[in-house]
Order: sequence, then C-alpha cells, then structure tokens
Amino acid sequence: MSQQARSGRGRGRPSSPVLSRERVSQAAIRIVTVQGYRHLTMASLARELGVAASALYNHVSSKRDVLVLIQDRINEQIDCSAFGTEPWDRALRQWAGSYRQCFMEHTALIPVMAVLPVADSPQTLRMYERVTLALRDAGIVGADAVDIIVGIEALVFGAAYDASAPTDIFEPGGLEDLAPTFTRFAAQRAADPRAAADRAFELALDALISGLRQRYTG
Amino acid sequence: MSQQARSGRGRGRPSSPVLSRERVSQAAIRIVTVQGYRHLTMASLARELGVAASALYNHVSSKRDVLVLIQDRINEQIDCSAFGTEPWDRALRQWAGSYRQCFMEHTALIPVMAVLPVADSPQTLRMYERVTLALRDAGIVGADAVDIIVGIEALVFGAAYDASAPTDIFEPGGLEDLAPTFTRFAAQRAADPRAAADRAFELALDALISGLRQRYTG
DNA sequence: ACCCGTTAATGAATGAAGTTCATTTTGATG
DNA sequence: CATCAAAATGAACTTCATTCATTAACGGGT
Repeated sequence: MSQQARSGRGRGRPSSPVLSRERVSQAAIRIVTVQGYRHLTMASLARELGVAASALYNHVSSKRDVLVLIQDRINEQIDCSAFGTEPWDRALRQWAGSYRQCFMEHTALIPVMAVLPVADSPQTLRMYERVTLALRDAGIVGADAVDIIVGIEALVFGAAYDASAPTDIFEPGGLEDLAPTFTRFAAQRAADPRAAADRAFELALDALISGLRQRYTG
Repeated sequence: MSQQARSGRGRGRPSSPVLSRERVSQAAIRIVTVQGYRHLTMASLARELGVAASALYNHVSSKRDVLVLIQDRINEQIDCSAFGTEPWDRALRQWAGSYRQCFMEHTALIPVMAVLPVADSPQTLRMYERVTLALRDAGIVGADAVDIIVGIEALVFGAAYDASAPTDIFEPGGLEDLAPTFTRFAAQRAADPRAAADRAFELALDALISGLRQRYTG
C-alpha cells in the first residue's frame, strides 16, 4: 500500500513504474478477498494502487484479463500433493476436494475459467499435467484421462456454486403443495446448509470415483 | 410483435395492458434464443414489446427477475418422462442428459439458478418432486435423495459450461512444454470439441450413477 | 550534451446498461 | 361524478468499463 517516495506523482512518466501485471493481480486479489467480487471494479482497483483507472490499461487489456490473472493465482493454491503419495482414486478425491474449496469463494471466476483457453493459465496447465501423469501411471491414457479431468472439474464447479447458495434455498415458500415429498426430505438435511452442500458433494464425488475405479481396474 | 390497434399509444394508461409477466418472459426468451444473452437488455426487451424500458418495472422488479422468469420456462422443457417408465438409474441418466441439453444454450442462467430459492420457480419444484418420488420408490429416502439431486445438478451445470467453451480451449499455445503428456492426450480427443464434451459428460455421468447403483442396491 | 522515441502515467469524455421518478392518462369503483 | 390505482412515458441518474489526447521522464544513439 505504502508507495516509495517518488518524485512527481502528477502527470507523465514516474521515475519507476508504479504498476505491473504482478502488482495489479495482487491488488485485485486483495480487494476480492477482503470486499468480494462485487467491489472489484477498475476504479477500486486503481484506487487500491494509487493510480488512475486508465493507467491499468497499459498493463491489462480488460477487466476480464484481470479475472484471468486472479484465476491463475487461485489455481496455484489447489492441493495436488496427494498425486505423489496416494493411489490415483484417493488422490483424485483429495484434489477435487481442494479444488472445490478454492472456488467456493471464487464462484465469480467460474464463468471465466470454464471457457478460458488453457494457454492463458500456466498454473492450470501445470496442474493438469500432474493429474494426467498420475492417471497415466494407473493405466488410464489418451482421451479418457482428459475426459476424467473435465468431468471432475464439472462436478467441482457446479458444487462450488451451490456451496455459495443462500441458507433458505430449499424453502418452498408458498409452493409446498407442489412438492410435498421433496420438501419433507429437504427438511431432513443438515441444518447448516454449508454442511449439507459438503455432504452432497462428497456423496457425488465418492460415487463418481467409485464408478471410475470399477471401470478402470479389475 | 403486431400490436392490436389501440387508441392512444402516447403517454398514460393504454386501453388494455400491453405488458404482463407472461409477455415479458415470452419476449425475453424470443430475444435470447434468436440473438443470445448478450443482446438481452432491458432496452432491447422493451423494444421487442414496443414499450419504454421503464414500463417493464411495473411488472418485473429487476433484470435478475427477468432471468428468473426465463429459467422457470426453460426448466419446463427438461424431460422427466423416463421416471415413469424406466428403472431409477436409467431414468436419472436420461433426466441429467436432457437437463444438460437444456442449459447448454443457457449457461448465462446458471449463476442465477444456482443460488435461487426454489420458492421462485414452481416448475423446478415440480421437477424435483418427480425425481424425489422415483428415488423414494427405489428405497432412497431422506437427505440422501436430495443430495443425489444436488450432486447430479452440479455435474450438469458444470458440464453445460464446458460444452459452451470455444474450440481451442485445450491448445497449450506457447506453453506446451509445461504439460507435454496432457497436451498429447488432449490431442487424442475427438476433433469436434462438442463431441468431446459430450463424451466427457457421459463418462462422468455413467461413473456417478454406477457408483450410486453400487451404493444403494444389493 | 542533445535529440527523440518509448513507456507509463493523467484526466476528461464516451457509451452502454440498469434503475428511479415525476407525470400523465385511463379504466374501474364507490 | 369524483377519485383511485394501474400502467405507460421520457428524462435523468448511477455505475462501470473503456478510449483518447496529452504529458512527462527515462534511456539509447549521434
């Protein structure tokens, strides 16, 4: 936050650059984690950096570009360590769990990520390679390995969404009569909606991986 | 489009209402299917209805409200028919397929849907009830039934996203060296990225359901 | 030392989009 | 017949992202 003492903070080129893609993404993440995505605007980002909004465009081409930068940083935090130590199915499970954990507070990135060419995200690519190698070592090769990654990612993204849903999402309101059984069953879920979302995710993930195990072993 | 001949099209209350939630949602769907979500604005919606943008706010409270209306209409189109005729696992599979099909062209709705209380969507609630009853008849009751719905929905939403991704999403660009194995495997997928996405979805869905079958039968 | 091109900042302006509001008209109601 | 509520209008407001002309310093070449 504190800027080095610098000669002229007025117009013109400063003695040393205030900005860089690096600092922009750092500031963006700072805003996002403290205030949330709603408060991430080019103006607030510039303010955080002590700079005019237009100056940002010397370093990033658009707001979307900022989101891409954030995304790659977030992906770094996903825990892939289990692929070294655990069998492939358990490693997949841990990876998916960490993946979802990371994106629960970053659902705003999902629409960006989902259609983003991997060429823009070195960290993501590194992660994919790690998973791919583990699958290959387990005898799962070719398109199948990629399909498994894509499939698990899909589940992770979807599950990250409903972990961010409001508490009362399954309250039928005045429409209880339309779905009596569903309403009754929904009431039997954990009181804490976050815990309920966790349970649903684990159930689906376990089923999915168990299905994969069945298909690719024995 | 064609308006009935009406007395005064100027200011003030017209002889009979031009608008209704019904007509707003119809026009919105018309715009969305013809021109896509990028072109759905309150202005374009008003234009489509031959009305001023501000007039819409007498019938819907926000643009988000419009999206909610659309969403419920789209959900009507999901095919739940298999729950009458097929065993639960195959019915789930067909349902999920149709669900994803519906939302592949409506990914813009997913962030809305995912955090939307069911109380705002009668059709969605009806659909949930239908699925819940089928699961109950198969002996899956309570929180588990809801968790299964939530889990499959997560996979469907995520998969709908990457079906809408651009063709070159797995081109590593200049970063090929970061992920050689992944790159090689990705190149072995179907040339048509749509077909590849389909395959990945079916693989994950089959695994997931097969895992559920294993857990809840025998 | 001087010129000059590049880089990186500024602030003002633009434009798109959602939303609000005072106003007006008109059909329905007591 | 007076009045009210519903439903439309257009103008104004707000918030954003983005563009543009301008300006200033650094640094390499002559």
